Amino acid sequence: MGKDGTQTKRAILDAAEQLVFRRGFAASSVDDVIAAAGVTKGAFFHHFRTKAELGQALVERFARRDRAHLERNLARAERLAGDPLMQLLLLVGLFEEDIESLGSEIPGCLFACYIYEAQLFDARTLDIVAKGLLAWRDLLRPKFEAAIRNCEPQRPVTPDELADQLLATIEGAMILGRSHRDPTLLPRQLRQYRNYLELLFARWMPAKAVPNDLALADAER
Amino acid sequence: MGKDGTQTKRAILDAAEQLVFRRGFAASSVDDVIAAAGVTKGAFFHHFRTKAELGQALVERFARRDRAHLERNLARAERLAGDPLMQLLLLVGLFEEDIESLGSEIPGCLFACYIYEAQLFDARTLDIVAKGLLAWRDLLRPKFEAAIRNCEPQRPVTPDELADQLLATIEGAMILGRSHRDPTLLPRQLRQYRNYLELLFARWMPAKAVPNDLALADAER
DNA sequence: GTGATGAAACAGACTGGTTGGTTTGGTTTA
DNA sequence: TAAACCAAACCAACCAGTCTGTTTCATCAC
Repeated sequence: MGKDGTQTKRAILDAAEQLVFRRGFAASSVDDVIAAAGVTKGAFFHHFRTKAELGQALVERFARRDRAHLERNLARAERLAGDPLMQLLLLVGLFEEDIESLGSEIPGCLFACYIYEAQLFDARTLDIVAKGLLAWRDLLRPKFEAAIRNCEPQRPVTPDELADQLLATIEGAMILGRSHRDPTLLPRQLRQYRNYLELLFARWMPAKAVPNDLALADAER
Repeated sequence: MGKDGTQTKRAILDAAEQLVFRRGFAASSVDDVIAAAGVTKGAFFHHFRTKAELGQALVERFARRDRAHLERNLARAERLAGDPLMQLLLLVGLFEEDIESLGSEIPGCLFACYIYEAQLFDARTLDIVAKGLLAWRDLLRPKFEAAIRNCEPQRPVTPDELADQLLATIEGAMILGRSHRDPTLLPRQLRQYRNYLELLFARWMPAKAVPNDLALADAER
């Protein structure tokens, strides 16, 4: 066991996150959390003054990881391609890979969980959620701006709309995938989003220059 | 007041639905529900044997209304246009109108609420949720099949994928719209979906035949 | 028309268990 | 010594659900 309590704290956060994904925050009692984490009540309230504080710490950690994941894949895409549009298409492809590598597990989003129980949380916690969702706009905006600048899209669109659409696709497809217990639903919806980007920016290059099938494996080198 | 209990029952269901939209099912106690509905505990447990029974009745009613709403707009679209693809584009446009007419209110989806608290509900209730979400596939499948048959799409797609995409767009955009308190986000995402359908089936007719802007007002006549 | 009857529609006090959270008092480890 | 725990008793508030009535109203004999 960790001497400095970070392991205990992480065990509590991990257990709580899993519980919240499955039954929501309200129905995940402190007793449930400590039982799942294998710690005592004393330990819990040593690390978190209230359950609300756990809720905030939970979504803060999730927001940090979510942003890091997006930044990491964006950096990868930037290394693999020079053109902003190519980078975006690649980014979505990398997401598809990530999700497919999870096997039959369907990822969840703590932001969405909190939105559906919004009244339980204070303004500070909900602000973390909102900022976490807006981070996608902020990080993708320059790319979409460049793509729109480089090639007039077939339909009038804004960068924020396209960024929101990626996030909305993920959120919506996670809900459907969970209900139908179909792990392929989310990556297939991401594929639809990629299709849209390709068709929207179709005039970007002459015919063959945008390959129908993005050769991710090749680009990897 | 109605002598038969239908009014009371509806008041309970209405109040419960609003509460569940705002704070989820677990956090909506029976006491909260009866307070919001303005009825007593006796009345509540006269109409519902348990809270779980309320949960089931709630989602049953929602599924019935959701399906009816989809069927109604689909019938409208069928009356206004003959071609299946046109009908689909029109359907999405009608949804946009519906949502814009709500003003600053952002609609919620009980299906999504339940998915995010899935462990609280029994298999029968979750089955109603799953069937309610699958109804979109069932009702839209013939249209997408016809559209794909009539015009080879620019990318390989299945009817179910396109039906799921509409639903996922709505679900995801409702989450984002709620977080950012932006009632325009959902209709604008529906617009993106419509863009995708238009570009995907672009070869449907020569150039000018698919108007960039669907003249809904004209079609209304 | 009147009054008895029975069933559904409530009203609201009550109960036993659970909730988030506290407290106390100790043990382990850098 | 101080921080990181553990164990368990304890609390007031709240929870779903029960219980014992009371009101309302259609039905039907008279």
